[in-house]
Amino acid sequence: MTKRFGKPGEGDVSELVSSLAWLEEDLSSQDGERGPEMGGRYGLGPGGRGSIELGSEDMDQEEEDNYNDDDEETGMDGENEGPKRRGPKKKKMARGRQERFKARRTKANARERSRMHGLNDALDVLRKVMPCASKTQKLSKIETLRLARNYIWALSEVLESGQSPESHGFTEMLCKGLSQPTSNLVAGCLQLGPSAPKMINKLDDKPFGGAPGLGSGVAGQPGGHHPLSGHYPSPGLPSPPYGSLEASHILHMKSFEGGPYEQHPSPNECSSNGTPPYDGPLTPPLSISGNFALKQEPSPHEAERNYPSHPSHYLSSLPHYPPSSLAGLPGPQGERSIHSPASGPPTHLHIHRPVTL
DNA sequence: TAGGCCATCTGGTCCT
DNA sequence: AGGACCAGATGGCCTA
Repeated sequence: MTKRFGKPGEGDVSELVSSLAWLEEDLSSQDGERGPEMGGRYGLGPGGRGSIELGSEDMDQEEEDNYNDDDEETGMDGENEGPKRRGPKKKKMARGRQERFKARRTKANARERSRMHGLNDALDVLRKVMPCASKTQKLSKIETLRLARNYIWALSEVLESGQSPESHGFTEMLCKGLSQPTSNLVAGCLQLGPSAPKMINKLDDKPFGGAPGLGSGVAGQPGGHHPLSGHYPSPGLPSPPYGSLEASHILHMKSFEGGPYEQHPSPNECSSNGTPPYDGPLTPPLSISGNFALKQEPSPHEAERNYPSHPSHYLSSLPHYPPSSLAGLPGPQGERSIHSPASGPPTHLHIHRPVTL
């Protein structure tokens, strides 16, 4: 049995109340023992870590005053034995204070949950604007961040040097430092020719950020499969866990070829492969002011608004700056070699002109 | 079954 | 005092 909060962060107070009610009910039904489903969630946390151990809500009120007594010294308490606690003895907590602490802790937990949900929502938004947004299999957090970093880097290259988003260099930049499955995903989203696998393998030379290398599996990609069929893996590939792909994002990048920041139709129309149109939460307007940044973090509910789903959409309204005006962007660690994708993405990307996309 | 990823709890620290 | 942020710990779920 797995218990989860329905939608934490939605109704803070009511959630808190229901959570507490659930906790009480569950604890009483388990006779003070942590059920296996408690696990780390809503559980009482690792016992004996903190200096104040109040997580034990199953503690009898009558025992509160004896809390922290003998069994602490021996470290043995029957079935609840744990590592012997070191350090100074904890101070007893008055009952009132303990209850206040408990309430505060519960509130803090709810806030923390909410905060993490906000963070995850932001990551979801980020996933949606990645060139390989997949409806069936979402990128992990770390891969999302890596891909986002690479994407920003690659887009800056497009803006700066007019490099085609279909070029190998663009793909290299996107795949730099990504895990094997994510690289496969990216490669599948991009229209790679038969030579692409080799090219990707070369990226294994200098993976940055401690990410796993890119090499081994991709090389098995047979040339016959067109990645834009919308489904990976192709026969012979190590099977990435990704299913149907949404290649529309990268297709939109083609609008660069038809002219600078050419207006294109809705991103959802670009799946020429029968892939269902992207219907996820849409993205709020982006603003470039020193970096790429979301103007405003949408609340979970705001995610339902009708934002265009891809940055390239905003590029259509971007004032046209000749690529040369972006020359001199700093490289990685402040001195990026702009035309050397293998050197890795910049750690600091400065776009000095404030541009509203 | 191991490993990756994730959600949650928790206590510490900093800030208002 | 209380909130935000952070990192460590823990256990569940899933996949190879």
